[in-house]
Amino acid sequence: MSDLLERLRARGWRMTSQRRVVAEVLSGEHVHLTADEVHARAVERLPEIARATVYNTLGELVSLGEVVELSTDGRAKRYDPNARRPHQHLVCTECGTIRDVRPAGDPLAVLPDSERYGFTVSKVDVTYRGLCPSCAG
Amino acid sequence: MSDLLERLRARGWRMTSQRRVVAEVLSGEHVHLTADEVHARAVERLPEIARATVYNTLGELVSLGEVVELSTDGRAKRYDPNARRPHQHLVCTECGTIRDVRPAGDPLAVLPDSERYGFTVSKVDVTYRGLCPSCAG
DNA sequence: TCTTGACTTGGACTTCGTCCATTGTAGGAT
DNA sequence: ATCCTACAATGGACGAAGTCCAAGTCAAGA
Repeated sequence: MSDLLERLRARGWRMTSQRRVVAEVLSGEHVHLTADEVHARAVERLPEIARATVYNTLGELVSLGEVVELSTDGRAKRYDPNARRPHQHLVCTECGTIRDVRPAGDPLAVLPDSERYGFTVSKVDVTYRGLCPSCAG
Repeated sequence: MSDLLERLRARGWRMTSQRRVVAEVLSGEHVHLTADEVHARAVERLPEIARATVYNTLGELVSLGEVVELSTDGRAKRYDPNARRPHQHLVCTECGTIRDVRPAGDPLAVLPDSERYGFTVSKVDVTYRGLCPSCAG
């Protein structure tokens, strides 16, 4: 994803080999790696990269809106580079596989005012759960 | 919630003072306690109750479908005794306050078949996020 | 009341993540 | 091309949340 690197550079990011490797590992569709998985893959390209650096970089990418953080299972958070287009997630309750899915309509619109308790609602996270084809057998 | 205790007894649960206290602590509307909060409140009534027992009991209540487990923030899981009627959650991004809200229509229905990737979709978790009246100022 | 298997205990352990003092370096300035 | 320095990386200690397990306890049926 060199356009990601371009955008980061344009935002004044200091480009280090560590950040480059993390950004490269986190690319593609339907990618939902944990921080430790990102670290493991980063180490293959840059053996001395520290776990803390991976956590820092992921946190920055999330703050910049370039990566979405998910906690679908109460275990380790996962990082989704497909942050440019809004989407939701479909999770297999058996094996944990995650697919990105596109919402039909604006999911925010379906919450009636009477159910908003005076909140200013700004986003909605939707996670569908079920069995993937392999696990459904 | 004595009807909860009734149902549990009917399912063959051995009724212990620990389980009774956990079930009692977890009662009411808009209750979303962490395991440690449940433990803290349980200790007030039963000083010697162990943390592991609270975790065990919460896990059983979840398996029995009597309590819903939420991980809205990637921090500690929260336990919601309002499991009898399907509902969603509205979370304040500032202070963490959680309200139960009722869906308008069946949220499962809005996922098009073309976006199901062959999954057998059985449930959907929806979390609205925004600022509560106090935090919005 | 006795018995027994289910339940509880508490502390060690695991996982996931954060913190921080030290060391290194990207990239602008000279 | 080299120097500076503020920003970034390192790694190891620390912390929060949760699990595991061997030993002790007790609810409830016989």
